[in-house]
Amino acid sequence: MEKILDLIGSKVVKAFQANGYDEKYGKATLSNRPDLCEYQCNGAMAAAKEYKCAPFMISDKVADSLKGNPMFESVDSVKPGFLNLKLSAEYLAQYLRRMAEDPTRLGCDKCENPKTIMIDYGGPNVAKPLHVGHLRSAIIGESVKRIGTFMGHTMIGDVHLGDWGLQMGLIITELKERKPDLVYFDETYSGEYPQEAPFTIGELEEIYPAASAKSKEDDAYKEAAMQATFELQHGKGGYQALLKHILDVSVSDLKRNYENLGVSFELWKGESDAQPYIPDMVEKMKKDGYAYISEGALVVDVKEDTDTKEIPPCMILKSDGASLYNTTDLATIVWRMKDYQPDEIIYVVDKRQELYFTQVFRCARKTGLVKPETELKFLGFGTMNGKDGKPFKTREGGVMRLEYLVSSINEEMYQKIADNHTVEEEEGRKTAKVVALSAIKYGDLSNQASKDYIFDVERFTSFEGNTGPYILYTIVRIKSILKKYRAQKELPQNAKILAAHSHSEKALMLELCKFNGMMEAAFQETAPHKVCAYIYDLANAFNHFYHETKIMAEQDEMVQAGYICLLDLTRQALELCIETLGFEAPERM
RNA sequence: GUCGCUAUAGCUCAGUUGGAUAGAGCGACCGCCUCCUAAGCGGUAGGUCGGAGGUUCAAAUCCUCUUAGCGACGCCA
Repeated sequence: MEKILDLIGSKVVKAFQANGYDEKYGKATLSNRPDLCEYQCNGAMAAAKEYKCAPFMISDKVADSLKGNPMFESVDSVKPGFLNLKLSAEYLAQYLRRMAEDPTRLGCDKCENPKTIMIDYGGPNVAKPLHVGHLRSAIIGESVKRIGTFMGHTMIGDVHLGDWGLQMGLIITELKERKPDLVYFDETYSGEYPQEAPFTIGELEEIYPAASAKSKEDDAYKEAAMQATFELQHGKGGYQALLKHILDVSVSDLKRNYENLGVSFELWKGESDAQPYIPDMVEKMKKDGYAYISEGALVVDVKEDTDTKEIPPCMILKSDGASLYNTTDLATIVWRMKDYQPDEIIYVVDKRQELYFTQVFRCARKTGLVKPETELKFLGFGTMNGKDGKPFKTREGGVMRLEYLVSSINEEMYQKIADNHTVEEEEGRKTAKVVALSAIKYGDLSNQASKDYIFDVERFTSFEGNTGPYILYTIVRIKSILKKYRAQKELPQNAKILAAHSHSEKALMLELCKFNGMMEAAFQETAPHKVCAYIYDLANAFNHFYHETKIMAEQDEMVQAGYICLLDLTRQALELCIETLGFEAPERM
């Protein structure tokens, strides 16, 4: 379904052409003066130069051509040369009726050329708990994925686990010290290894930091860990069995945590999955003459003539021949291209890694790891800061576990609900969880991803103004009226959205018709915050309308039925939007 | 040092890609529940858009310079 701005624009363009002006001046935009008009065109002022006449002469003529068109309620030419438009209430109602006929998409067409897009977000390390630093990647990535899916693309989310390197050797070493009798350390053992892991997630999370601390003080210990890492990576059976246990225990814990956040991944691949592809990849880079030795390390030059600064070469292997993060990321691109042939790969990563990813992308392109038309997109996000403007920490100054953050907000939310209403404990807890998630996610997503933002627990849990709970509250209000109406009577057969009866009703309708354009823009710009801004405006428009319109008390059956249809459409738009943001609305709150 | 990002109301943030009088929320103050959920609605106060030049009929938005904060800059991830 065509966007309302395009429909208006095409009429304006025709009017420009009819008067002998170039069509490029006929672009319609949303009004920035809602007190004067709903839509506007500023082209006359730009055209004045080319046609050597006063801008209002042009806008006058164009306005005359547009007058009488049933699409518009009013067309005004205003000095110096603004073209102010108001949509006819009936035309607007028709547009919304067409949206309502398409309840799953509300007139937002799927993309004509759907792509396969892989999206790399999450990036947790095994054996380490998720902390607040992982929150943004998960929330933003999930939303971008859902927006893409809604637009008709095949989105493949990959968690990209940190499951490679010294950390694994450290865990094994510490485990050996604590439980040397385990069969995994028996060099003579040749049977099957047990199914059951010899540790719990709790132990695992304690083992890693302990081992890490020891290795910093004890050189022999570090040596042992490096040796264990080497043996693991070269196929030592007992260690590989342990790695599998570490992964299993850790991944099921991670899944549980991500599930609590409404975040899921299609793929649970890790850095270790890329390792088999490294030797051939490196060999090919050497053979093709891209990789060469510089200062002992194997590198690929990635600078370009247009660079305004020095871009260091992309390092493929360290001087000791070991692989790095780069190597793993490049090899990851290899298997992604081989197994999924994505048209695009999006990386949702801390923005501080931007330079690093420019190197990786250029290297992948230069060495032919990806096709020339494959898009590699870096979606960098800023730091989540505390109220003091510094990176978010616990009161003691440590890194805060995500689980702790989420449960403390759940708890505060529950208190708030319990204070306000009398609810059953179980229902209250459930609602609290849903509302708390909206507070966390909306709080994050309503900011531009690339900027640092302040995660103010007090503000997010106060739940007033531009917050997730405000949006949910609005949806709940609508649902409540719809439920009440349906309990009293059936919607008449010929019920439909009618031309607006009031200013606030029309304002709501004007918000609704922006839906398809907004969603398209949010996808194109990978900008979930645009969805947030939209639903906030929509919720405001609804609450304003709600406040001055007594829906259940309306005497005229058809008018009332029209309101109900409009409410239902509003509800659908809000719910489709929050689904792309990754949260949902409760029935009551 | 080089390069990049950021700077908008007391605080937290928008600003439709150059348009008319720069908008929200929080906080402050004032109103609104015999009425569909007051987690709501309406109103008042609060700004030389970091600063200085420039381009343009028109600049928070584009260009140059400048100040402050943050970040990145070959063997970490």
